[in-house]
Amino acid sequence: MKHISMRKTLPHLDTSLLSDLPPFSRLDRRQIRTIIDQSTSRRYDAGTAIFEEGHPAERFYMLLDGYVRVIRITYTGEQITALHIPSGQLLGIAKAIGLSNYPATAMCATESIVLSWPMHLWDVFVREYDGFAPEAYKTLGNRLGEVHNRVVEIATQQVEQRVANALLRLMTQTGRKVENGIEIDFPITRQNLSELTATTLYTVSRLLSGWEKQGLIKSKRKRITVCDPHALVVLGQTQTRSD
Amino acid sequence: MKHISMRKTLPHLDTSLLSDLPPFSRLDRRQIRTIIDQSTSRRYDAGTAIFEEGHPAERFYMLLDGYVRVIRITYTGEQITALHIPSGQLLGIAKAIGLSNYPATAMCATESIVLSWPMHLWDVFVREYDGFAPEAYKTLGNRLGEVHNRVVEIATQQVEQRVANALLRLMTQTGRKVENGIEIDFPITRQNLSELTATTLYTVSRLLSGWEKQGLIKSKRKRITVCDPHALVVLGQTQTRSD
DNA sequence: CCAGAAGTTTGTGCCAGAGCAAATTTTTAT
DNA sequence: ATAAAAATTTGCTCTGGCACAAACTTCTGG
Repeated sequence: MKHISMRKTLPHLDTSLLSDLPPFSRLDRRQIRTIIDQSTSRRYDAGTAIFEEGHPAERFYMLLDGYVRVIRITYTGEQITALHIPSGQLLGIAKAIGLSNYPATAMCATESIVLSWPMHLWDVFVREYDGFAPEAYKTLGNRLGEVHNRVVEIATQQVEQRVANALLRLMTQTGRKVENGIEIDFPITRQNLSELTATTLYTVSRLLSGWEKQGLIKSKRKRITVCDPHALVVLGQTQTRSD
Repeated sequence: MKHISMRKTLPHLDTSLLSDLPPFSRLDRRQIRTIIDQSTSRRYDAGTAIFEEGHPAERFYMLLDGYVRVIRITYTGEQITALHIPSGQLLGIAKAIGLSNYPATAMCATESIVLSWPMHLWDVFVREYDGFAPEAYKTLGNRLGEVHNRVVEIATQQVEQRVANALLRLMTQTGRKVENGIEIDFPITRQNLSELTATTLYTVSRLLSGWEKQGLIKSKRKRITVCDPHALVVLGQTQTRSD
């Protein structure tokens, strides 16, 4: 049975939790202590939303552990995944870009541990803490770049290539070495993969089945292991049209 | 006949040029004078690049007049338009997001007038000028949102809807009231429109021809006038699938 | 251990829209 | 005025991959 996730302040979180993360890496122990003392920590179950599109942006977050999908929901109810956020990154930093509402929903792909601070501390962090702002904006820049790439991909590549590339990206970002390859380290369904690549779960299923028969991947329910990354790279780049 | 564009400093640019633009609107005349004196002004012909993807980000820019397309070129040589920038906005602000190279190419859609500053002044501007940084980041945020929307659109909508919506957006952003409707105020080809909507020029041509027959639009070469915006709005939202 | 839920696979039909070729119109250069 | 270049239109063909249905597999909670 799922536990009800609880919100509480954990006064004895260790400063080492943050001291290695880029936005905080230039700070001394005392500063990090202050930051942690002002934070709220919380655990979220997989499948729950940390914040939702359109809601007032009251807090900003640091993902300590887990994996978050940033999604948008269309008026027809379809979800599309804009990007993935791995642990160690800030999220919900609407204030950084002058927004007062969250522009998308942050949905936990796995169970996740998150620190958060009230948004009014944002300006304090930016002002007081050396290196915080540049790192926050760098994160933002990376995301802009990533979303840009998605546009280019969706616009120019075939479904097969997009799925292959998505798989490779997930592998690189979150892969964990296992016996016969590299496993994507969180549960992902055909449906999820289709939302990520702008196609249907049927098509994804057929592609994965095919690749599994050729030995490029192994997949159980919600789990995918890439056995032959190079073959996928080739698939992801080849224009299968004319050759 | 096209003139060769020349680069020069115009020492007598009026301070009013910048004083109404958001990044500078909180500054006094003396500050703006300083900013303008440090700037280089330049005119670009339509179809020329202000800066190119991958090149070192040596300057940042303010588009005073004209219209710029931010494009990416794929390894197969296809162009895709990531977004459009209207006059009055900053561009090439790679430094703001911690990049040392431009992440995309900025291509003038019309003849354009641009001010620019060496990138090392970025930090100075951010530090010294009240309101500059927040506005710059707001711009960035808007662009992130816009690109996000493009992903959602391309992923979920039919070609017809995408083209209709693109047309409406261009109309809103740059429309100029003319006799029988609202004209998109810069030259745009079927090819451009197809790069913007992730389809082919053939399909765009067919759609526009159809709409012209129905009286929704008027188009000459490189020019499009929207006569019946409401009908386009309807087209852009309707799922033409089942009804 | 069982029942229902959640996730996956596979077959079949079908069409939106890509791709190509070619004719036509508009613009620009000389 | 004329040629060449650029942009547009239109006809035709063909296919990637979507949609729906249905069976199957794997999990989960009680």
